[in-house]
Amino acid sequence: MSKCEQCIVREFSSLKALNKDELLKLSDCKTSYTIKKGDVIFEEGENVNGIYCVKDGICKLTKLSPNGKDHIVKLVSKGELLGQRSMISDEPVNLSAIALEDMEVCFIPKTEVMGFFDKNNQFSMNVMKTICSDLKDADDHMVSLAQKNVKERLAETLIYLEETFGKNGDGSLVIQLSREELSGMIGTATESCIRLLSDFNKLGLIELSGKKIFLKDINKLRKISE
Amino acid sequence: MSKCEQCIVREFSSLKALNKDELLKLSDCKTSYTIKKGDVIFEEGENVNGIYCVKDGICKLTKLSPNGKDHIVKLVSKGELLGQRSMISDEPVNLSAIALEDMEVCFIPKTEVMGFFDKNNQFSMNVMKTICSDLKDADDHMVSLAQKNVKERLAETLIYLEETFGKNGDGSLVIQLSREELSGMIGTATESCIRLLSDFNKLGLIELSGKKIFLKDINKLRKISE
DNA sequence: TCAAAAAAATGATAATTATCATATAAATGC
DNA sequence: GCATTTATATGATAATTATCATTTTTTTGA
Repeated sequence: MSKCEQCIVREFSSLKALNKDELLKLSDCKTSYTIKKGDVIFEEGENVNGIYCVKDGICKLTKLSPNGKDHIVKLVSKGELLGQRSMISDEPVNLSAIALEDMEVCFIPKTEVMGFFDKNNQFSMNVMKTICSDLKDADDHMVSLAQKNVKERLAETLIYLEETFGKNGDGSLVIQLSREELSGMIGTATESCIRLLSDFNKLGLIELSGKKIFLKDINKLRKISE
Repeated sequence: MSKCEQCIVREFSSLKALNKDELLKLSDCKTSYTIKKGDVIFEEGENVNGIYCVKDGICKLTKLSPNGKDHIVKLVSKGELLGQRSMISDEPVNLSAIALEDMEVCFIPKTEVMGFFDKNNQFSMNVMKTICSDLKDADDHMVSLAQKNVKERLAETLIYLEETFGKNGDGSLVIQLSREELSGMIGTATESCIRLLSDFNKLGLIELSGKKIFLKDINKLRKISE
């Protein structure tokens, strides 16, 4: 079993507040999983009874809409925790988590986390701040969805993907979403999304090459997004 | 100065976890305000340095979109707290709070709240649960905005308003929003909203009488909203 | 009480977006 | 390697929604 004390990603999450003793306890009770691309970590409505720490890889948090489409609410990558809200609210999870790439995650049982919560003020403050930040993002996102049109939202999302997850050596977006997933993120029909990508391509704002997307004129994209 | 110990709305918020001593301290440091309909309690970007407890009345939390329209992110009524997220994140507020009716609110300085936070675990847990609930609502709302059309969102919002804020003796919605505000809640042009209300009226789903809205066939509205 | 201003309602039209059909390209499994 | 499935792309068209103009109703304040 690997030791949490030596795990680097811990430094990027609320867990950074834990001391040596707490980390030893954590190592004892955690379970490590390897998740394959496309695999479901947990599903909307499930009782998760703990949190997941993402050690490597990226996953999407989705919610099924009555129209049958999956909406991507958030993307979560290395260093982040999954299932915090549900654990604190003591409710089934509200969103499904599905791996976009092969992942490594550690599961920490609820009892353990709640123990840290009671005894380590800095830890609970960290969790709280994370959730507050999620809430702010959600509110902002809500306004975008409500007030911007599809073209603006697509431009905004492309910039978000580059700024948050970065570029490969060749300049293409690190995160590769299918057109359907991208549509499920901006809230539009897949064909509309594809059409707009083509338009952006023709206008020289982006370049498409297979699954790869290159942002060529981020300033113009930014203008469009506002 | 009125005493927090005797304030009933306290029982509906996270403040219900406070003990006698803490309530006495609270009474000493709080400031009561009367807010008139339309008045701004705080504005997006401001440093608020504390939280507001809503003693009476309802306000809207809005965010200005780049297109110049105000989007209503949430409605807040008696018993709820304002500005918690901003206080915990130690950031300016993300949303503006504007009274929809005459209100009474109490301001509690940040130093005081943070003190309760450190010493009263139940209080901080309550705050955390509230924020988690807000996050869940925001995620759900996001999916609605992204995946539902305007008609569905209007039906959903009308039901939400009746279920959350109730009906008057005559059966009309307690909460009275202008058409512009309603549009700013569902994310649409004011004219579109008005047109759909007219349609619903003609179909017998609702009844319009001046500013009053009566939901006549909530089952059909529910079907439309899905 | 009444004129002026603001809000609500409606019509005409344009722009945006979704849907369905079909074609092409890429990925997958044998 | 090749057939089959899946994803991407594009066209045609319909439905939804926004915009601008105008009318009617309601509210406001002198």
